[in-house]
Amino acid sequence: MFTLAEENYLKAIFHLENDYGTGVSTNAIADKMDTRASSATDMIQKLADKKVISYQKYKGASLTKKGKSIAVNIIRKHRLWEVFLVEKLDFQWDEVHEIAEQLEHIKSDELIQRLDLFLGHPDFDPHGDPIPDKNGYIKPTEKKLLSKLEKNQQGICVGVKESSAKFLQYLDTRKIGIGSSIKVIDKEDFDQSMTIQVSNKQFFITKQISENLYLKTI
Amino acid sequence: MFTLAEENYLKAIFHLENDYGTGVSTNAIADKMDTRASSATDMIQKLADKKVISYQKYKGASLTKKGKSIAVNIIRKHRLWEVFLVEKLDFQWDEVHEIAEQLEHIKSDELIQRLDLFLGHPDFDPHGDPIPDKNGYIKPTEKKLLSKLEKNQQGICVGVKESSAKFLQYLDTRKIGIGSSIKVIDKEDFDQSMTIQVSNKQFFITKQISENLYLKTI
DNA sequence: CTTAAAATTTAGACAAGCCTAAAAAATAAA
DNA sequence: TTTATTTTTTAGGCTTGTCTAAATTTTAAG
Repeated sequence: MFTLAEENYLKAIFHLENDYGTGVSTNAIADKMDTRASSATDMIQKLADKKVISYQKYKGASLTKKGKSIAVNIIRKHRLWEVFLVEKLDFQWDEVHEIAEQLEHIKSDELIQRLDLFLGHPDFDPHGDPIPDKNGYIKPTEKKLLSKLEKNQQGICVGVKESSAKFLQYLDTRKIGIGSSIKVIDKEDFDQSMTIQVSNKQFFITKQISENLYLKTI
Repeated sequence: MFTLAEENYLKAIFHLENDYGTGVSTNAIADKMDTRASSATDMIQKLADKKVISYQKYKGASLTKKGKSIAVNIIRKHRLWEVFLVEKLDFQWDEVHEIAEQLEHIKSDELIQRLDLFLGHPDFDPHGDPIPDKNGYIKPTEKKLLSKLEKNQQGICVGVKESSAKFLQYLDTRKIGIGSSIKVIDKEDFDQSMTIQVSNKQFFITKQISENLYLKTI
């Protein structure tokens, strides 16, 4: 069985490997976990002892098959709970992250199986992230950062990369959400800023925004 | 803020005071928490420092107003989650305790408020225990242990005192549940065993059973 | 009312998970 | 390739919540 701290480290390492490729540095982990490098080293060694990561001193860490499966299961739980909070309890999409961070650690396979059924086996969470199935399989989805689109291209918003409450609230004020149709009206070469159109309104957005919105191009 | 362990001790002390009157012994707490008396003493001193129990060495502990309010809130959460598990996820009443033990520690007032609304502000949990309202008020209910009834008296089952899976499953095999009508057909003076009738079937039950079933007499 | 038994507390230790400060290794720069 | 910088690890400590063993207090028995 894994402790709360262990589970959170595994999840962090999973996300880091996903975002930046296999083999994660101690500093990157410490950063993500908002702790010190020495603490991260301690935990890395413990997780290596438990065979859920492979690790060589000074060489970074990667999840083993077992570690990955644990991490994906936590992510599955997190995302299912987020769906529950939004669909059933009427939370807004920017309010659910912290609560799901707690709920994801509830230990009961039966609970998650029933929750999944209750929610109708959803494929995506409220932020557009795919929900792994009970075997840990994550359906690959083709999605593109808005920042990669060129002038006159368009797509449907299918996800957000960053999911802080602040960013999500920014999107709310622009009426951008999962399912919104977005067209690039203009793109500035110099700073990558864009003018986009969302349901017949046009906005100016910075690179920081366009790099955090996923679209399915059409 | 209170740790998991602190919350569990507060809950234990609440239940002990409820069952056996105010002022709980160290041993009783240790017993309930399945730990050693020395560990209980440590925690008791910590809780006293935090002003959630009043305590004098060798004299036992009682919840303060603040401590009671924290304990009742945890119990409220526990019981609401049990309703959710049974009503929404179709768990059986003997399967929900352990899961609710985890869920009761999720920290979010908003969550509980919305869960309560989602469930339709239930008054009782699946074992017939009353759900405290958000101010901690517990509606007093008149209920009697089956063991207190005499021959020919009858009532409706409104709760169970013990709620172990084993006991609940025993009740299931006898088709006894919340709402069942139960009549005392015969009562043995010597060992307090009874013959009871539940929807035109008669059973023989021991004192141990009748002391754990609450009825509302009619 | 004095002694025996039971209950409770204290003392000292340990694991988990964190910290700071210092040492060691790896990487980058000169 | 030698030095400087950055990264990572080690050493030693702290807190929480537990334990055992010993000391103390309370309660019960004679």
